Amino acid sequence: MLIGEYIHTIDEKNRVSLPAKFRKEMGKRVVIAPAPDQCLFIFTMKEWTKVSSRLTDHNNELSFLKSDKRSFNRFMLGRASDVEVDSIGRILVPDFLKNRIGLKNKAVLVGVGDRVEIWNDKTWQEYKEEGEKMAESLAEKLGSDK
Amino acid sequence: MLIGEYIHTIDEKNRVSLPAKFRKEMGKRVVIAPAPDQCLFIFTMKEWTKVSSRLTDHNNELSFLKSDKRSFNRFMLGRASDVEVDSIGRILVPDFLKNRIGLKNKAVLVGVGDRVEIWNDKTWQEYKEEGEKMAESLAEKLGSDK
DNA sequence: ATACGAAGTGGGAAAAGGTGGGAAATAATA
DNA sequence: TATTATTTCCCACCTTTTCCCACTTCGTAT
Repeated sequence: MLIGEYIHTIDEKNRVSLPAKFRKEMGKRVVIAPAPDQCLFIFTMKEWTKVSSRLTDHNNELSFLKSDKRSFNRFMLGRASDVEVDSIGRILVPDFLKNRIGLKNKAVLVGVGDRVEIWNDKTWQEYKEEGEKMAESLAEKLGSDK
Repeated sequence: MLIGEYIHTIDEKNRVSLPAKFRKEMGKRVVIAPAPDQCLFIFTMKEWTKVSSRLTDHNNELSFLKSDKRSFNRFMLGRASDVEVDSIGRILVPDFLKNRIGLKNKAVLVGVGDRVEIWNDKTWQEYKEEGEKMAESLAEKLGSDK
């Protein structure tokens, strides 16, 4: 399971190290995709298979019939990119994805169970502080919803 | 069952000894996670499995499509950390968790049944004193309304 | 009182992780 | 085709982490 947060540098060649703890689980290839909120998702190939198949034909519906589904899939699938993990555990973040979340210099990699998220360090910091306030009420919720 | 309170030092390498009495029950690996009330939770793997399975995708739904689920998982999983217990019973508290509760020098480890909590010693002291006062009135309350 | 063992603390050496940069290979442009 | 730019691969450095050993303290038993 992918958990924890790590701050790594993204160099001028767009390389970022995956945290060593994540490497075994992530394997040799991953998919990096735009995400809701100001971040990117990194999926393992296995997870990506699951995700993409559910986005395309969930419940045997033809996904292109629903307009919001169409646009979401364009957003998510259309701009996803499968990248190879190099010999020492780094990946290349494509420019258009990097720009989307304003990545430069420091990136935060966050393990969220079955995916990893990449954040701009500043944005993550702000997001966290904001969320800290919410945390208590969220915890209440976890306690109650059985 | 994990009970009792112990004051241990957290050294400049972020190491804290688990109380000897807890070690057998806690095993070789544990998960540290942020918690409400200015403390951290240490879960046994068994307990963590229970917690995390609630959070990740079960019912064939993509967990990241719901915004509150995203934020909750970021906080619960993104800031958790699975750590190995070293050969003499110590664990490493990641910086980002240590900072969150202002840990330095002395940490209090509190057994709370199926998990252990880590507190900053000062905070714990205050919390206890406050709780002492509240306990009486709480008892009153619980006794009367019914 | 002394000896012994268990528990907690600290520090040094070895290993691993992360970063940066240069050379080779590939692609792009004129 | 020649030249330049870009990407990929590999190596080397430095910092951080991990592993191991030793010291100290405290409680217990002889």
